[in-house]
Amino acid sequence: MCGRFIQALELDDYANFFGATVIRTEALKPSYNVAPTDQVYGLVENEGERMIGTFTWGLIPHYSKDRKTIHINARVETIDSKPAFRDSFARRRCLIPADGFYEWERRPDDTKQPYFISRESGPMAFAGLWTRWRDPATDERVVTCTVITTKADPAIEAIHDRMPVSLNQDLWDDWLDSNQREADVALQILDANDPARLQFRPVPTLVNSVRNNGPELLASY
DNA sequence: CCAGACGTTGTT
DNA sequence: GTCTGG
DNA sequence: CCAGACGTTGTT
DNA sequence: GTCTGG
Repeated sequence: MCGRFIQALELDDYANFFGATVIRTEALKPSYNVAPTDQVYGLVENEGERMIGTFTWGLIPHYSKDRKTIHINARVETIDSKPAFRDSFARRRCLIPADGFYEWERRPDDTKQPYFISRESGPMAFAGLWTRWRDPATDERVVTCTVITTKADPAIEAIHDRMPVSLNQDLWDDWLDSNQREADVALQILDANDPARLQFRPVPTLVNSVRNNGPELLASY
């Protein structure tokens, strides 16, 4: 991971499931094929209120001079020290709802088989970071996010060696808590996460192209 | 001091 | 091969 | 993440 | 913006 995932529920469904009391976005089109640079829902906390908003997937560091430098993933192993992420890790954490994600297995013959990976029931909450960026050329403001990755769970490591961090519900409050503004606290929260059991199944290579986007991407063979 | 990097994935 | 676009 | 482009001049 | 390398 994590270069493709699903956000196909309605805004209200995500808001309810993740306990957002404030909705600060228009509804996005449900997507079975969320790709980097797409708009995605994310949850943050502000003054004790949990809100759901919209972010551009692909974090542009605040110091970046152009919008080409985007970071779709951040490795959990180094997230507290990398200049692109450490400030966001301490103070701008978010949750990114996902109904599941895709991974491509590289076969010995160099072909690629896509899989859909999900929890056994319900959506998952990717651990994410966000930041604001101002385009020096146009003064446009963009709010971007990235998905934190970790070593793959044994259940799926035959497919792929990395996967997104998905946080269990008991840690959502702590992860989003804007009073916790220390990297070591954030690391402790991630350490405490007990990963959910995952299931996977092969899906059609239709998913390879972002032009395809619908339930047919999940068809089984 | 200034210049240049600042990231991940996978592949070789 | 490498970059851009989605 | 994968797919698709990767270019210019001039003309419609 | 901030850190590292030279």
